[in-house]
Amino acid sequence: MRSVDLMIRKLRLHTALDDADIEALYALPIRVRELDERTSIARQYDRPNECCLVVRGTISRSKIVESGKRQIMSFHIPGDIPDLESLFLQKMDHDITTVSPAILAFVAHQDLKNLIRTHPAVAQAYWRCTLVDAAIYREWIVNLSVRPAPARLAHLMAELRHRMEAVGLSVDNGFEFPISQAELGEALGITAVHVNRVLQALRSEGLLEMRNNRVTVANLPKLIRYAGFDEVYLHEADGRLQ
Amino acid sequence: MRSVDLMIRKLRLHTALDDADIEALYALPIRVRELDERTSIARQYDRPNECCLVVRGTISRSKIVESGKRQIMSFHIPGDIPDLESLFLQKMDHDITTVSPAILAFVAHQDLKNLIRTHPAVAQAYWRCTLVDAAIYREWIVNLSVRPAPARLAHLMAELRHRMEAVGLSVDNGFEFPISQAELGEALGITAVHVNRVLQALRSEGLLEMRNNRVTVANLPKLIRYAGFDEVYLHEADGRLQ
DNA sequence: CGGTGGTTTGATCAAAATCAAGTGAGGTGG
DNA sequence: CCACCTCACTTGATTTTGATCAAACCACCG
Repeated sequence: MRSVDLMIRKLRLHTALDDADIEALYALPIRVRELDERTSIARQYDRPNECCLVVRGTISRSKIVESGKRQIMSFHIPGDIPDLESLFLQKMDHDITTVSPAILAFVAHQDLKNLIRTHPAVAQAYWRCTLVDAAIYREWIVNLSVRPAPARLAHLMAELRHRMEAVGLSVDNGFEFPISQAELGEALGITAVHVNRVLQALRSEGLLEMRNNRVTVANLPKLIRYAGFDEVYLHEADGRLQ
Repeated sequence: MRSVDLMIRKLRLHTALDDADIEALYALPIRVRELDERTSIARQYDRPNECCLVVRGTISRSKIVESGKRQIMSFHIPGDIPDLESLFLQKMDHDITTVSPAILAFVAHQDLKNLIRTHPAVAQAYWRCTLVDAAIYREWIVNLSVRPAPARLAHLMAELRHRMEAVGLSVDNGFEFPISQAELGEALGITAVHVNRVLQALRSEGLLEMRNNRVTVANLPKLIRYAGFDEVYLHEADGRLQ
């Protein structure tokens, strides 16, 4: 499997790409790198000149505020381009960091800009990706603000399972998610101690388990109901119909 | 002043547009409508076939969850296109509603699609707008999650003042913001009662006042410090340099 | 002049934070 | 091979922030 295959699969879920588009995507000059866990990919105030496609591993997007607290704003999984926005926003307004060891394919901004100038369908597909990312942020806002901690965690897991499934990385409603409870807390806006208690509660309610860097959803319909998860905001395949 | 002037002014802050682009923007067929306060513009699950440009008033983007609570995810002011994402995401995943009485200019999706196909610079400018919106969502996530209620409110006001200023709608660090304390609570993830107490605290600390649908920032540098506000995420003018 | 919606104040309650002190597993060096 | 270190996880006790409940208060409006 080539590095860009997962991305193409994801793009084709919603946007029609012809052979020339696909060829151009395969022809992109990429530089593949392996990174350790907790390694910075881009830092706030950087001015990157390349984007990275996640081939393997989990990536987080986070910001550190005045009090020293860190907030994780999104997770990115294989097939995602976490820093696609840097193509048009010069200066990073947050950090992008590996959560687990990861394999990334870097593409120069200039090559991407050439690609989207000559292949409007690809441009539209990428634009749409950034719009879905934005929809995920909106749901993240809702999740942090209106749901109590257990439903909040449940919702995050329901979303991740769904996105993993879409790129074929979930089997039997389980998926790899190598993250510490402290980091989960930074994503959910709760302390590591509270994450621990919430995880126990969800496990004892038969919703999900987290062990050995793996999430296992015990009862998916129940989890979805408990979390108030509605997949509409992921906009899977709703672009096909245009 | 024409309806689209504020939008063009905003686009030109960051993207170079030539005369043909500007002409094409002015040539867009628009339908201007006035709406009362608290009127729905688009609802979750709708499939809109037009976008709206805010000419006057304040617009909110919100979602209602299973518990019945409503979360406001963004505010939009004149010059913004709050539902630009509907151009590529078929189905609305949230509601768009007027906060105050508003004047809106509606543009058909088809006309916008023609425009961006023939004018790539405009396409890029709009794409960039959606990326800045996403950056604002990210900061909103941080704000809701890591800051205590008073700093949270202060941060929202610091951001709004900044955005109002950019379109010339702020004088002497004050601006029109016709919103109830209950709605402010829905934006900040706190109750209306708590909003009231926090507003009193900020006023007595000499940071800002809210009266008669108007926010007056008493001490801007102090407010910015108190809120931990860093304008980098608004990406004003950082696209000019490309 | 009474109704209504928004604001204000006070009293009590609950979710999650904080503080503190464990346990347990993996990794390193003597 | 074992002692020790470190880091993640776990558990319990206490505190805090903001929620909830309840009752005025006030201004505008029909």
